Amino acid sequence: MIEGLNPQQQAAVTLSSEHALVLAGAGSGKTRVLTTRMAWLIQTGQASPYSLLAVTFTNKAAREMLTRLSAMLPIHTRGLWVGTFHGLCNRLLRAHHRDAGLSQTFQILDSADQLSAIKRLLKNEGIDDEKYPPRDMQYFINGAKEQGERPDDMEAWDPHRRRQIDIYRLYQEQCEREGVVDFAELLLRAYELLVRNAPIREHYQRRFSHILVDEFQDTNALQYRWLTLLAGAGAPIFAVGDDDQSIYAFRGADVGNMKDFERNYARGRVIRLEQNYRSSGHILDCANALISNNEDRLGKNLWTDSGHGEPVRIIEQPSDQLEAQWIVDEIKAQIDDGSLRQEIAVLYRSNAQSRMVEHALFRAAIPYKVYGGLRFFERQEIKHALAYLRLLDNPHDDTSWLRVVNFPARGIGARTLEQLGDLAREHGISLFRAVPFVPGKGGGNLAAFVQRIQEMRFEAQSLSLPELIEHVLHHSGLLTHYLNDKEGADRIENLKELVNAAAMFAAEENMEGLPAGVAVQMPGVGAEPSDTEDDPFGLADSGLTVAAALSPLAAFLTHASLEAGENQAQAGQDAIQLMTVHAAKGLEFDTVFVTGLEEGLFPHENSILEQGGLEEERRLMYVAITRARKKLYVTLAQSRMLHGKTRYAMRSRFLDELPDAHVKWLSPKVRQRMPESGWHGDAYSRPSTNAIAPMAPRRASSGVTVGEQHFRIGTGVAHPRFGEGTVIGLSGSGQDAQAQIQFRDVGLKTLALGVAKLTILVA
DNA sequence: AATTCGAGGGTTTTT
DNA sequence: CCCTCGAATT
Repeated sequence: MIEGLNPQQQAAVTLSSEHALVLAGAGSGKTRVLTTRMAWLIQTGQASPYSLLAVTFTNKAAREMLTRLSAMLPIHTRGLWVGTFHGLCNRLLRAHHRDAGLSQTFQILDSADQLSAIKRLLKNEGIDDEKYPPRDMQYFINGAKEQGERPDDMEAWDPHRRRQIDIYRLYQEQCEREGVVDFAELLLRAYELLVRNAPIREHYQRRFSHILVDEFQDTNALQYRWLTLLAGAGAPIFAVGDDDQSIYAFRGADVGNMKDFERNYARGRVIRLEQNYRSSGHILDCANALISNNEDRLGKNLWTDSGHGEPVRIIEQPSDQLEAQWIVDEIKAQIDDGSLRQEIAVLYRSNAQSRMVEHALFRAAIPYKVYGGLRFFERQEIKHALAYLRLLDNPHDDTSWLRVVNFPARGIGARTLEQLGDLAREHGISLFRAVPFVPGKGGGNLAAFVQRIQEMRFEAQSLSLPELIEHVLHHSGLLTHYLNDKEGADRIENLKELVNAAAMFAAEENMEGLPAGVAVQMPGVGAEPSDTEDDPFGLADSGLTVAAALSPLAAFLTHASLEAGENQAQAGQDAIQLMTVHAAKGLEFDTVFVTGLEEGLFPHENSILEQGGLEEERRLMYVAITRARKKLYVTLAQSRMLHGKTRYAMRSRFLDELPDAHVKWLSPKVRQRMPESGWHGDAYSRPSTNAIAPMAPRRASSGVTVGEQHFRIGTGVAHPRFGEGTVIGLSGSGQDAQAQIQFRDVGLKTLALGVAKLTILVA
């Protein structure tokens, strides 16, 4: 008997060693179950700590798991195989870099690095970036890799796709040449390594006795294959997830993995965690009712024994500005009642919505924190510093080279670099190696830069990691550059913070005092028993060899790429929390405001046309609702400033899916949401409808005549492609007139009346 | 080499 | 409307 667990949690923790799926609803204690199971497996002697493989998506979740585990068991967490997909794959690839066909010090490209690598490639190859936009190519390449596809596996059904595949191939060749690996590549390479190399595959299949996966609904095709491959015939997979919280389809996550896993692996061994320990009854009932509108579910109903609590409050305001103001007034009142600021969150569908709320909070002098900005390791000055450090590790990293070769400016212009690039391509070598071939003054400046790098490389050998970074900041000229920049003060602070971060990192890795540029020999290979902290690969008696540990510098660079760090810690701790609904997943607050519940915004208009898009939006709303512990407010605005113009939208269909018994409208709620009859057109009914803002353009009441047709707000129309809809906004006149039309099936569209082929249904 | 101007694009995002 | 990126300008 494990203390404090309910029967379902208990059952999940103590499941037999077979594949199983745990459907863990929001707030049902999923992380607790996962970590308790790990502890249980260890304590009952079914597994050694080092034979467990636990996978998460974020570093934060991995840390959380380790923290809880070490609180339950007196073990060191150092050599445990607990981490993110990317982190664990990185570990495999470093250990077996030779077998994976990589240099030991391969660098990891983050998304921004990858994008600039693609841009550079397109430029070098003279490819039209209008026809093949770098962003699209990045999406194409990552999408392919996440499906486990190499260029040769891909079918070219048309010339455009053929070219895309070519670009993918060229990109891959460039990465190989430069010794860099992007995020998707980490996974694919590790997967291919295991597929192709039987001794290594069998070794790890033998080694891992249990595999545990968190947030299973977020896995993509490749991650799923990776897991089942590693599990082999012996290791059971304990998959925990919630199909109702699957909100990352747009980046490759496939909920289908859950169904497939249930059918082919778990085979009915499914445990549902439905008791919710977070939210009060009315909130849960709203969440349940909403999500029950989705067809495609494994099925689950949350309940609580902690009482109904307060009803969900809904309020409609005339404009986004007033919406924000109302929220801030309510926040003020709650703070006066003793609520903590960090226990209040304002959630929105898209980042653009934060501005209005920020504005109102600022005016009210209430501290707030916006999540989702630039992260520490993504800042320009940090990226520059890291680029210098990477060059010390691998001077053939052209991405890093180009980033800093003329930053700070040292007289190396575009012309020289073009020349250098041509030479490098001609000889098939890196930019670094091509330097001696460049004639003239440009060649001189380049040579000086190379010498500077070489000097720093040499000096690195006798310095500790933080010392080295400090040294590089000085000798690269970065520090001087930002000192001379009148806007550079913050950047200098961040660079100092980088030195701190390195010191902390070195301390945690027990590397202080060691020279940063020299590899540390990993003890244990060949002598120790296989399940120890010193030999996390368990290779001692396997006959396999593992590469020596990375130098502290290389390890730090890896850390920097794999963990971009906190979102800026602005304001104090005690601040109102502002974030997108996506960013709020996994978090909880006493009070939550979910904003902008309007058709076209939430659900977002782009999602309506996508396959399964509406259901994903609904899951998003479900996530939003289930973030609240005690108080939940849902707000909407009749008009909203978007892309420079005011838009008018109808209230979100999701509001009509919340049961009356559990909500309380603080503003009048109108019966019908969808205009079934001509009530829209009646000017006198406007103040009482939810659909039309009182400040709709004046000309709207008189309407617009285009050709034979007269349009006014409320006019029912039909479009050959979009189907039936209602005019909810008008602007311009004559042939230039535009109408905003709310279509029944495809959402809000703005159409030019002179162009669109509309039929008037209801005048 | 630094600054300024204009075009384009704006859903969600971790590693 | 507001931000980013690249090109044109001085």
